[in-house]
Amino acid sequence: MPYVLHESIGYLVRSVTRALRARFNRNLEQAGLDVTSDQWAVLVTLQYGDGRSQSELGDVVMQDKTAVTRMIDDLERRGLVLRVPDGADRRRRLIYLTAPGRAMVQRLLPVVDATLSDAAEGVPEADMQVCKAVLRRILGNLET
Amino acid sequence: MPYVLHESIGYLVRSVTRALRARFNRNLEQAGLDVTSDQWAVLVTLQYGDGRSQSELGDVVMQDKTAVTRMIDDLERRGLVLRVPDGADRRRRLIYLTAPGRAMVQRLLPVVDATLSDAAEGVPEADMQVCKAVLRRILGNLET
DNA sequence: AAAATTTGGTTACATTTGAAACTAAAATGA
DNA sequence: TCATTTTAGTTTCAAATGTAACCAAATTTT
Repeated sequence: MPYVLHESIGYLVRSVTRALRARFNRNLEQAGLDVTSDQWAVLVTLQYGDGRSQSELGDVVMQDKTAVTRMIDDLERRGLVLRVPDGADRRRRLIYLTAPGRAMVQRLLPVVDATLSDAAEGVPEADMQVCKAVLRRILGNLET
Repeated sequence: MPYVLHESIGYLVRSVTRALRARFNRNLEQAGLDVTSDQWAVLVTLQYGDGRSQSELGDVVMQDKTAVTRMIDDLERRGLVLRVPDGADRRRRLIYLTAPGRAMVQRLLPVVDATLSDAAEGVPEADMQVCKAVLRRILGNLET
């Protein structure tokens, strides 16, 4: 069968990624929250476990170290996170959420929820699970 | 239930998009083909139907008009496509594949196939169909 | 039919991004 | 223990990207 661009899984995941980010940004803006979707990922990760180093954060949110440095610079300037030198390893700087940072996460969560439920509307839960399983499998296949 | 970043559909599609592109670029490089994945999308679209305007191409490959201009500049410089002024509407420039352009598409197709089958290895066809249907639905939900 | 608006495409400029160089500290190893 | 290599993070510089201004041609409005 012939290759058709817009039916390929590559095209689909790319389109969904864009559309989802666009909608998320729109929702963030409407809520008056000035945070990028990458920064969001950092904040929510921190909420789950404070005191990680920048490189650990980079692994979780799939950003290289320069990008992490810049995001943390920005978040720190705005008082949402704190860089604390690691006593044990003086190269490392551990990142903590501040109280305003935690408050920000709380305000972000409903926006995320809204975005995801917009996206998933009318999709049976079982189908969504299959979809996620397939995507995880693809990810596993590709990582080497 | 708590929100877990790396289990969300947003995180998954984003990861897959990256991983897929990385693998595709690697495969292209190994095959000695100097084309970006965006250019690939343009070329394959043209093969399906020559003589489209740049803005039509942009719609299909999800790029804005400046990006299209730049890609076509590059592809034209390398002799893979041709810009032909539209007689009927003198603002428009219709893009055609050259013979080398067509040959390039033929060399690209196996690389695309290989990448996609790497990715889909071990995924039952039925599951893949469900996954694609879910992604299309999400896309529909988000476009407004 | 002239004026105003829209559309297709390009160019110029600013911002973002990424790669490589760099610093400081830790780990390895002779 | 001193030299070498690796790791964490930052900075710098070049390339890619997006935004806005722009031109020319077409379309719409009055």
